[in-house]
Amino acid sequence: MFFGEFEYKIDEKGRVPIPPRFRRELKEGVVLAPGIEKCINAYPLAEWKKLAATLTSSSVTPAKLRRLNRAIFATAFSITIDGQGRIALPTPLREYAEIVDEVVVAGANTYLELWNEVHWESEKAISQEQAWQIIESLERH
Amino acid sequence: MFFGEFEYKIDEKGRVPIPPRFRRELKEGVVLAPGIEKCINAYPLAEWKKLAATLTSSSVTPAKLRRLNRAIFATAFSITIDGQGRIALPTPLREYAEIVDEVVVAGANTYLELWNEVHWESEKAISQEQAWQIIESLERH
DNA sequence: TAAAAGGTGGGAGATTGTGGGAAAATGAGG
DNA sequence: CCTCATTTTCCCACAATCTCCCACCTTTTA
Repeated sequence: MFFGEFEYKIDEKGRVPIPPRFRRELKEGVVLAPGIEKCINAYPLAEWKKLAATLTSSSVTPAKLRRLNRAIFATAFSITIDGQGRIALPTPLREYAEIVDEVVVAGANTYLELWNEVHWESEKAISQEQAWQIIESLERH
Repeated sequence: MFFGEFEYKIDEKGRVPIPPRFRRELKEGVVLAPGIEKCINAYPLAEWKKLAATLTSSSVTPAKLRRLNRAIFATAFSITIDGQGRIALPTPLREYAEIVDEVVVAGANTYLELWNEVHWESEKAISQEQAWQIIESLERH
């Protein structure tokens, strides 16, 4: 389970530290994929495989399935963490999430999210606002 | 499993590097065939054989099967990767996919796709949009 | 206050992208 | 059937990049 938020610098080689408490869970491999909101999702390998299997088995037309496959596999990168507990961000994903020299690593239950620090702040504000609204509406029942 | 997207130059002899992590999977041979969306599909030999077997064993009329065979096998090329990990693109396929001097090699689970870099960008945008719609509709349950 | 742990940087060797040359194969024309 | 020109294939080379490892310094913890 992934919790909390952590801020790191990216070094000139494009490496991002993984918070130490998460390293064991990601030892077997990490899959990086673009998130719907301009960020990078980092899944433990096993978790990602489950996700991919669920998606590709959904009943859609062959043309849609090809596109789905493309979106899922072509945009994802399978990598490992180095001896220092860091991962190297592939250039396409780094550009997509607009991560330059600082990054926020945020836990999201079953996976991690990597954010440009500015985008993170605004997204967090929005998320929190909405979350409280959702909680309130739930409590009303 | 084929993952990620990689951009390469094509040299004047029409050779394309295969991303190093995929070379072992393609050591036994590669079959190139035109993709439905203006790209080239690159299958590991074994994968291709499975695909071909599936097609020819499907229950279609002999006339249709002949056409199918013609379409599939006449347009496909069986090649190998050279000592430097490159493949030479046959001219007809190269023209079909409009690949000139840059190429995007994209993973698609069981095979690779080779794209003109401009076409790839637009196709990727379409694919991702569609994928996210599907993902959101699945999450709604 | 000492020791351990974690963030950050950098060096060296290995790997890879890219170009080019020579040998082999192919095809055309005589 | 032979010869020559063109294309293809195989191999070598080099520069740039990447990966692995070591090291230092700051922060946290006992």
